[in-house]
Parts: sequence; structure tokens; C-alpha cells
Amino acid sequence: MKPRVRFAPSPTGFLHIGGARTALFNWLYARHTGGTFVLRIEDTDTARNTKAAVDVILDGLRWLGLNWDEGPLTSDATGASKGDLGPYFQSQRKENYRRRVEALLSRGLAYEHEGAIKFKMTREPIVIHDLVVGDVERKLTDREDLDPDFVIVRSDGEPVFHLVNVVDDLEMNMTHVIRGEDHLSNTAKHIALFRAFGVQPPKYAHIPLILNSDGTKMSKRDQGALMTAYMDGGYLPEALVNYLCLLSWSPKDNREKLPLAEVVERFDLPQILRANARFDHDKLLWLQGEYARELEPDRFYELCVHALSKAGMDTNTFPVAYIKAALDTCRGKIKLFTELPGYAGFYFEETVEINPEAAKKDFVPENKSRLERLRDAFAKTEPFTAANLEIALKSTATELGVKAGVLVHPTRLACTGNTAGPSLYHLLEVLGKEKVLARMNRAIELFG
RNA sequence: GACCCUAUGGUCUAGCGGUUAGGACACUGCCCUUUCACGGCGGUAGCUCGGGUUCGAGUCCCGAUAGGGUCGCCA
Repeated sequence: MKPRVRFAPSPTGFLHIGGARTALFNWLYARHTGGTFVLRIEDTDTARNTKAAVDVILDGLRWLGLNWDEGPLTSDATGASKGDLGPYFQSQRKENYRRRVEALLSRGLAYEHEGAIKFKMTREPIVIHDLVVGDVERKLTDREDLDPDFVIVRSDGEPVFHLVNVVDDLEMNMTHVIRGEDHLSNTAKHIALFRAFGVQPPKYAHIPLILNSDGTKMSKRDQGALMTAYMDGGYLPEALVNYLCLLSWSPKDNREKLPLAEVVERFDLPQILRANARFDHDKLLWLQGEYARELEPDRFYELCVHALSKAGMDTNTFPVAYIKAALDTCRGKIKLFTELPGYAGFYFEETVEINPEAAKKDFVPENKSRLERLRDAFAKTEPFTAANLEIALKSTATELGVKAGVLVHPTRLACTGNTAGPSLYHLLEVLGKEKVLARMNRAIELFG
């Protein structure tokens, strides 16, 4: 029987990076084994759950490329879904839970208590045969020792997590439950419930948690804890996915950057590490740079234009060839697409804002006449190409008896407003003679 | 408080009884480049501690310590 795994998030309005990693590992296992990846929405808390909150989950998974074989098609709980074992929204499965609770009640395995229904939990230690952690004997804690039974239906009639989770996993024929290690202690309850229903529990694989860089638990409030931080932060999904694969899993051959297809091929449950891992933002950023540098031209342009427009820069008024030439000079220079507006905005702005700190250093009186000489040289440069501009600048420097850098820095500042950016000669060529001369003239006015 | 999991440089990891303990990120020195990146060549830095087992222990066992998790009418 082919494995059936699921990702079962609760629509809280956020998709936690840890949840995304859990989804990824489930997806990887399904793809590796040729099994089925199911998405189930645990929206039992009707007051808190909204369609928008479900969209956050669907959008996040889609952005990562984690397609599901069964589950909702849209965020509408009553809408269409794919798969034969739905509904895939818990809010639509009340009848299933009611029937299961009835069964427990009638067999004396559950009982009413102060309006709620409690499950009669065994007092014997339960051994969890975990595929990642190994055999774990879960004994009762002191509090549980006082009363091991736990609520499965609240006094308001709503079934609780432990019950619905088990019922759904049972009825959806889940063969493996891959989830965060924070559920390990709860697993004894779930196993007891499966036994009460007279079925064999699925195989469990509890994966380590992702911690903050300081080793503390990552909560929604922490930097980088939410998927939106990456989706809106100019990251490439393939970089994030690659990074997430490297947390608690390793290809074991000293490689860091590897295509997803290869991870799918090599991924398996027993080789998952057991220790929690800290999120290393620097390493993710490095991977991001690796992927950004190798992007296909069209995707690169598209992501760039999108980043510019998000920053309020309209590129539509510029010729396509100009846009492409401009963006080409940024290739391999930026990592995050959110950096682009600040890095290449000068190509698309009428007047550039000069960095005042740099101006103090470069726009000094003795440079004024030098820049004027260079401007005149540029005015005569034809064709206005990077190679010719380099010759013009260097020979002007020689004539003036100064190093090239003396002209390079003020020119860059005049034309881009910044001290760092694309290759100077290439950027000047793209900008074109008219803009370059205009910007140099404007800068010359500014000299103190 | 009880129960459970974990422990290789700052971080992610390779290691599976005998290695000069390997790689990557970060940091750093030099080269390349008159910007910034990229790239190339170096460097600093590690087996938590204490007992066993063994000829021999990062590797196996026990304990301590530390970190994380769980004990809800949250999920």
C-alpha cells in the first residue's frame, strides 16, 4: 500500500515556517515513495477561522510548490475539493466526529463529565515506535496520574483536536503521520484513541523543531517566523525550500545546494536528524544569492519588474530593451529582489537623489573642473558604449594627472546617487548619453 | 513539579570503535576588481562534563548538566 501522508494546519491567519517545513517533509516523503500528499484544514475553531486565513495556507504552499493530491481546491470550506475521502475541512466533518464519539460512549470507552465528554485513557505507559526518534515509552506525568482521562468533546459540543485529528487520520487512511516533535508527548493519547476505535495507528515520524537563531522557540512574533516574511521579502521559493531541506536532513555528501528533484529521490524518514535546528538566516541568504544568480533571464526580468512596481516604480514607460539592459547590469549583484528598487531605481527615475554623505566626500571643489572635463569627453564619445566610455574616462584621468578612481566615484554618484551599484561603464551605456550628461551637469551645480 | 526528546566549531551538518575530526554559512587575511558583488587561495574556531565497557571512544552504556517539548473544555 502506497503511503498516505497529510499536512493538517489550523487556519490561524499565519503559516509558520515550522509548519511549512512540516508540509515540505510530508510532501517529500509522498513524492519519494509515490504516495499521496493530503491537505486537510483543521478549522474546528469556527470563530477564529476565516476564508482569508485558509488562503494564507493555500498561497503559502503553492508559493513553495508543494502541490497536494487531495484536499481543498479553494479556501471555501463548502466548495469543491479533490480526492474521495473528503470533506477536507474539519468544519464539514462534524457528523463523522459525532458518530465516532457515540461509538466510544456506547462501548463505555468515553463518558460524560460536567457537560463535556472525556475519553478513558489507559494508565499503562504507551510505547511509540517513532520512525525518527525510535521507540519512546511515554509514562504518565504526575498531573495525568491524578486523572489520565482527557476531554474529547467540549461542553459546548465542539470536538477537540485529539479526537478530530485521530478520526480524520483514520478515515482518510493515513499510513504515516509526519509532524513536529512538539506532538510527541501527545502521541500516546492518539495511539490510545486509535486502539479504542479498533484500528492500528499509523506510523509516526516526529521531526525536530526549528528554533530561533538564539535557540529559543520560534513564535509568530519572531523575525522570519512567518512565510509572508519570505514571500514578501524578495526571496525565491526554491532557495527557501532548499534551505529548509537542509534543516534536520542532509544529503551526506557535503553538498548544500541541490535540486528538489534530487532531494525527492534521496529523502527518507530514518535519516532525519533528531536534534532541533536553529534557523540560520545568513545561510538562507547565501542560498538565495546562489539561486538568484542562476535564474532564467525571463523569470529574472519578471521578478525584477514586479519588485520595482511594488516599490512604486512604473517601468511601463521605458522600452523593453532598455529595461532588460538595465536589469542585466544587476544580475548577480543583488540577492533579494527587495534590494532592487534601491539598487537600480536610478535607471527608472527622472532625477536621482544623491547620497549626502557620499557627496561630502566626492563633490569637493577640486573635483568640479575634473568632472566638467569628463563630461566634455563623454559628450564627444561616440558610440556611447561601455568600452568607449572606459577609454574616455581613463584618458581624461591621465590628462588630468589623477587616478581613474578620482573620476569614477563622483561620476557614479552623479548618475546613480549611490556609492555602490552596477559596473559604472555599463550603467552609463544603458543610461545613454543624454541622461548621463544631464545628471553630470546637475551634479556639477551641487558642488560645494 | 512530572513525563518525553536532544547534545560535533557561533550556526547547519559529515562521521557510525582506530580520521591530521571533513564540508557549508558566518567571521577574517591575501589576490582579482579603481564601486558593490562574484570568483580564487589561506586563516581562526568543534566532539558539554563525569564515570564505565574496550587494547583503543565523538562514535557503545550509565549519570550529571544544558537546551527543547508535553502535561488545556488551544491546535
